[in-house]
Amino acid sequence: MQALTDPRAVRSRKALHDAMLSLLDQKPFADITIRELVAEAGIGYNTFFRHHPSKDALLDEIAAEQISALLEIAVPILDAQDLHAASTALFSYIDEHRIMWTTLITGGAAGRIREEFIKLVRLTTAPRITTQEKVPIDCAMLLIVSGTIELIDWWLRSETPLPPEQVADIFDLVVASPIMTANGYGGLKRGA
Amino acid sequence: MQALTDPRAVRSRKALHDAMLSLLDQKPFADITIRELVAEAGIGYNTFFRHHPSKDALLDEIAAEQISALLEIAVPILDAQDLHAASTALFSYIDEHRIMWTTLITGGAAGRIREEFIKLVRLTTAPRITTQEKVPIDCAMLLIVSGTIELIDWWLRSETPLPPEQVADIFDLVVASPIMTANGYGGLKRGA
DNA sequence: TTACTTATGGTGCAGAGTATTCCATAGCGA
DNA sequence: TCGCTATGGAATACTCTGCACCATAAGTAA
Repeated sequence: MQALTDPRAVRSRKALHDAMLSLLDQKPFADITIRELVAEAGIGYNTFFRHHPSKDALLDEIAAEQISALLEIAVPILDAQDLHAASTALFSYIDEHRIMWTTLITGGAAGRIREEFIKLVRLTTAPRITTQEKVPIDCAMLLIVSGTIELIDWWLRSETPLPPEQVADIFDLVVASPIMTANGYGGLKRGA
Repeated sequence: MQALTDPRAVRSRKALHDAMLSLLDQKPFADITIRELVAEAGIGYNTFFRHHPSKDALLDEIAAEQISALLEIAVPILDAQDLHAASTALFSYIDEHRIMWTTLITGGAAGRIREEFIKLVRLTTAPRITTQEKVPIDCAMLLIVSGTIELIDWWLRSETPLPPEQVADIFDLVVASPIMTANGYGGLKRGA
């Protein structure tokens, strides 16, 4: 791999990220070709492969970046034992970057997002979870992640979107709380 | 399209279905080519296109078939207002056809399954739903379907799978009941 | 059985896309 | 300034899709 500090490399990588997000806004991921990407980014065809082994790898990188930013917002608040504040912060953050998340999720990248989400959740939150009751921990994690993405997807697609607080309410009510209380996290403060 | 009663056509279509399931057992859907399909099915390359416009269309057909069979089991029981019996029947049915569902869902076809699932759920159950409370009906449907598939996926992947009744318990507890009770379906008999 | 209909198999072909190579060039850092 | 390296451009080999044409064999109705 090349030096990630070289301004030329940084420029190329950023151009590719922007181009991918721009094209995702126009067509689904599967229909985007590498030639289109490099044309949109204004870089050479070969240069793409010098940075990413495949089209999927580029998307994975973008997805991981964004999910990481999302979790950096939500996890610390969740650690403070306030589920409702954490979920409200999460949906507010997405609302602030609505266009980016819409193109990313509805553009056919939901599957990748989900994979990266699970990977990061497993790294950041799994170690601090010890109890285990009715629902196996792996299962619980998968259900929460997929429920979260599904809810975000629906929210971003809806014509007259609910305010973030209200989506956070739904999230707490039917996604997070059922799983967390089933596994003995009933002590969390929950939103009304 | 050709006559669906002609024994030759029936034979070709069945061969393609079997070939797809067989190949899904060996590699993810994205890596399967039409040439591999026709080779596995023992039919000519052109014959594929005489039956299906694309590789995806074939998978959609298979997915719709299987989901339809699944719903024919679960929906009547759900109509009888017994959620736990319905979900137990659903997971038992999948358990009886474990190999097929494993190859279908873990073979990278989960997305298609999900789409067909939503389509069929919308057709079969949506018309009979009238009430609407905390969670919008579209949102509730998406959450239940994706939760169901996610749970099935986890269950099929797990090394020491729980018995169907136990998965049905988890399903009732953290997927179905939270959404149904939130929307005023509290009157349903629920499993202990 | 005979004759008609139709699904099939084989081949070839055009087009698109991927992934790699080679080489000259321009940008970057010391 | 000078060496290093990312880049652009072209050429190439390869795979896959989707459709053409045509002879053949399977199926159907008389």
